[in-house]
Amino acid sequence: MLINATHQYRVEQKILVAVDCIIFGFDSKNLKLLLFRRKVEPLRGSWSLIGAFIKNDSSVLDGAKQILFECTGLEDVYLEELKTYGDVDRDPGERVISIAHYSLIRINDFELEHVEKFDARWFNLDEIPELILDHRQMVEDAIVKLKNKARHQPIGFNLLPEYFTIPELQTLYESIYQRELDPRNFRKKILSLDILNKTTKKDKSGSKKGAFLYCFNKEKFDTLIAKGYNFEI
Amino acid sequence: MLINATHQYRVEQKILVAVDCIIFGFDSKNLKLLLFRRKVEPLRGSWSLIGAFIKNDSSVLDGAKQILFECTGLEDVYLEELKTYGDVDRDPGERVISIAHYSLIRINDFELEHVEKFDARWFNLDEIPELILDHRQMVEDAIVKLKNKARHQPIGFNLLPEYFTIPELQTLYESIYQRELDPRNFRKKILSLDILNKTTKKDKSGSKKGAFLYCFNKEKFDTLIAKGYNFEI
DNA sequence: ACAAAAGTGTTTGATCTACACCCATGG
DNA sequence: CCATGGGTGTAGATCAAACACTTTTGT
Repeated sequence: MLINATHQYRVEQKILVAVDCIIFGFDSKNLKLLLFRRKVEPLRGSWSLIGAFIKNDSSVLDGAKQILFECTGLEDVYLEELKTYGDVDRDPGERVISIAHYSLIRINDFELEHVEKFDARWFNLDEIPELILDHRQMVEDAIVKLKNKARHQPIGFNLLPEYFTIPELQTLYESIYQRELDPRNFRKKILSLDILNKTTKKDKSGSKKGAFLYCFNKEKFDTLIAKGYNFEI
Repeated sequence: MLINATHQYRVEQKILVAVDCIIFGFDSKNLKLLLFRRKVEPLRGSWSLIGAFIKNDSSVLDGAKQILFECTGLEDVYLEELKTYGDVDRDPGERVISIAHYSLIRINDFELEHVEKFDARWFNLDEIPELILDHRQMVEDAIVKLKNKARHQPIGFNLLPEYFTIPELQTLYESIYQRELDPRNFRKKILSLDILNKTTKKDKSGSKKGAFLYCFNKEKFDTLIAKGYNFEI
């Protein structure tokens, strides 16, 4: 049935709509995924992405933001739509269309109390347990999207603390791309983009010599994008 | 409210879900967009994308395929999800979440009877009229996505007839990228990918000399992708 | 014979890759 | 004083961009 007129809408079928969130974090060693245990039947105890139904008075994006806030305590985090999962039988309970979103958060900002409250855990990408419904597919799709996105936009910074070292940034990109990068070439490339501010401070947690801390310079980056620069690492 | 158990679903709110289709075509000169006039009130006569509500017994993707078939007579065309438009007030009639899809079709396959039946018309991208709701935004988002996608995957072939010339292919890419390409470099690049089969036939409609017809070799392309090649034109 | 589009190669500069050593420091 | 990770430069290969003329044929 085509959309023709407002007064016809009433004869159409309404459907449950949910969002599910693929939440990535980075602990300065590995890229990680935040998973939650279902607390109730059915499938109680199974690992799953966090999700919520969309209410009539909430936009899809706000619904995703809200569930993210509820389960991590974080606002204003990187959040982007991934894909809609709309098969009729994807949820054995009832027909539910899920609009998956993925999010990149600074793992240290994440409040531990939420881990307790929601029975959540960070998993390395190569240790992801069995997930309910089509959540495993969502995760795989999100990883592919993250890899591609990271090549063209500096989203990596959303996963790092405000101040970070070049070796940390490199480790992050290595765990996203799943391959090793040459430290000299990586440093050269990232610095040539001129979107980092070097500080005079050093982080000595990783080595005795210590590595200079940098922060992301959003202004410079925005000018770069405005000029049509196709960022690629 | 979190998704916790099947038996809780019933208390959740159901919502109207629609798909809207951004249909691109190419007439060997210009990239075009297929738009439809609403036949009924309200907004009767306004230009709009074609859309349909998702039924309870149809997947989102099948819903999109079906409306595309109904309005173009075409099956098995390139169809990909674009983005969800989920603002609460985006439709003045009632709350509707729309999952926009975009499609690339061979304009010559398109049956003219459908143009009549649906009061449809092809528009050049720089002549798009005012559209209902957030359809203009959908179109803009689709154009951006098409541009990016075309850089990395050979989707252009979906817009061309089975047999096409190199200059035609170049014109297509020029109208997607909105900039001119060097004919020598373009030919060199596209042929170096080795995904085209040259025929012995010529198309003389574009010139007196005539240009050789090629067709897309999907097998070679698939091997290329399997090897992890990052196609880029 | 000429107009109009198809087709062809080379040179130059930019970018990516590979690669090896010294530096600073805490223990 | 030495083990550990941080930091630097260069040469060769590869790729992208710029660029001009010849070919074919319908009119």
